[in-house]
Amino acid sequence: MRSEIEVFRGFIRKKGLRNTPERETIIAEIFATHDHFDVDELYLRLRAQKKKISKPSIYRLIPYLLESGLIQEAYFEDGHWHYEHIYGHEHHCHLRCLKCGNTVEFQEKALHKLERKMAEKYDFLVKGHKLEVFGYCPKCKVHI
Amino acid sequence: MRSEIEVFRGFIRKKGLRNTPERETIIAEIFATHDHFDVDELYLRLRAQKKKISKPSIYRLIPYLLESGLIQEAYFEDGHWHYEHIYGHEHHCHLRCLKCGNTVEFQEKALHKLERKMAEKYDFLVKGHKLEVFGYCPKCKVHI
DNA sequence: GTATGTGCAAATCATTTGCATTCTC
DNA sequence: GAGAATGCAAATGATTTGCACATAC
Repeated sequence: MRSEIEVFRGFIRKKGLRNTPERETIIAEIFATHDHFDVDELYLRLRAQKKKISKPSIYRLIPYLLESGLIQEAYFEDGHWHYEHIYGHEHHCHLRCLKCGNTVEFQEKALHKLERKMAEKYDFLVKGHKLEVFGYCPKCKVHI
Repeated sequence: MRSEIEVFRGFIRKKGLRNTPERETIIAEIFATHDHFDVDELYLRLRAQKKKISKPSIYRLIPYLLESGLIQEAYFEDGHWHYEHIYGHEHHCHLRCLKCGNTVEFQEKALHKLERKMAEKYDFLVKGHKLEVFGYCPKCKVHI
């Protein structure tokens, strides 16, 4: 299996764009942990390592990362998107508490079947899905 | 089945808040169509009917509408949330094209089973879900 | 009467953009 | 060397907030 950087290089080449050390640094940092990330947090993580990369560079890279299938939007919260990397990692869905915001991740194989069904029924080339189940967690459901 | 306004009145009373004609006007307009809506579009619809309601009043109402279960977030696009009303209407999921943004709505009963499964497994009081399947539509998939 | 809700204008905050400079291919 | 990408500072646009006034309970 190719590394994330190799996938990105292939994508960039195919699109006739240019790769840069900044982009490779950002991608390396995204894949350095298994967690979700958002732009600001990623920016601070880079700064903490004295890697001076501007926020616009991150913002400008994200559409390419989405398009190349390395990451996807996970959920929109607190006024900004939270992303997850999907290349080389199992995609997961989210169960979230409407009150405290606490999030549980879970796997759901049934959705692959649904993806295939949708692909056939609507003639789409399906690339993925985003599922959020919401409600109240054990602690919060007592107080509503 | 109680009307949306009645549900909202009950919610407001229970929370010790106050109802106003502005709020009832907004709710009536939301439920006047079966379509999704966003704040700006709703605001313009109200203006077109000479109903002078400010945007902050809409923004301030939305958390209550979410909490009372009258509406839910459908998807975040073009820099803002799009909502759907769920009280008295069948919830639906979305199949969206990553290229042209075209969206197809579909029903999926299997997700109710999943909701029950999550409720039991994680001891959540599940209130709903949001599912987006994405990929490329028949027209766009030819050109990627 | 109290304190919640409203409209307005100003503030906030994530994201985008213009531009001069640097760098990739 | 052409045209992409970068960083900075400024602009944008959705949303939120402060405040004076109105109004629901």
